[in-house]
Amino acid sequence: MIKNTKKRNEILMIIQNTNKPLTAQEIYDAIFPTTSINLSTVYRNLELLCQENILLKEIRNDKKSYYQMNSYIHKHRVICTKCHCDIIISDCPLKKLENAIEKSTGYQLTSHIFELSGICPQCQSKEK
Amino acid sequence: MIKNTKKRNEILMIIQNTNKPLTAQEIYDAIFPTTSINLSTVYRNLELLCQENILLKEIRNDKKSYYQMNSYIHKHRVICTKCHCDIIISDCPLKKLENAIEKSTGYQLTSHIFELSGICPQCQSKEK
DNA sequence: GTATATGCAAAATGTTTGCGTTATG
DNA sequence: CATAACGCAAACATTTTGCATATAC
Repeated sequence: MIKNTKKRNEILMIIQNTNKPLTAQEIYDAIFPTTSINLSTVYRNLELLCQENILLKEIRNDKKSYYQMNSYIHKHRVICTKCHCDIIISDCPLKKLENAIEKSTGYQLTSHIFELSGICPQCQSKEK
Repeated sequence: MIKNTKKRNEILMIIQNTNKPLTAQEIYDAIFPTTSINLSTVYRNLELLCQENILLKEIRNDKKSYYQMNSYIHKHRVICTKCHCDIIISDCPLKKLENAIEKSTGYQLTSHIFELSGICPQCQSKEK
């Protein structure tokens, strides 16, 4: 049974009020000045909230896990393989696909990870 | 300038002849009995081949990096959040999406990561 | 002959865990 | 008062790095 604790609420609050996925460390740093908290606590809560499908976790190439709300509206990124800049695709374009995949696999989908890599316009022009 | 070495070729060969993404350790284990090689060498080559867009790297929830050929034909997985079983979606359904995203972002897309989570049919029936 | 690749051992990093204590329902 | 959450320190696992040597072009 999941209990209602101040620190858990703080973690959720930070994530809800930030419009991009955050790492455990970033969440810790945001909370710590106000409320004393331990990194392990952050990790344990993030893990739990993912299991409950409240949060969505993606592991990026920097080997860090990024957490965001698992809401209907969420974002994906396109990352440049040259300069590592990124831009956000604001509407997740996968809803239709997911319906088809649910039918073909029988899985009841709860979340997904989708991330694109490519070469950004600036790096494309530099190449010429 | 990238040189043509026996060990690099071995690594590529293993990946090409395996129809699922592999970890550095798995590649090492596949090569070692035949050819002496060091894990660092495997990692360094995998990194290089990803930069060249020859390989595609995805980091999964077990915190390991999995490598596969970055070919037109590649696969994605649906993973069960309860029992962790998975199934493969054999055709990548994102081609049309990518064209649209290239137009809207200006990025020249080279690869992507796409992974779905949900509840598998077996676990769905257990829940009732 | 010079730049790249390799092996080895050690370090780095993000994350997890054991355990004693504290707080919640 | 039983179960869940927390803090702390130590452990873990994968990946990276420094440096000396070997290999490719």
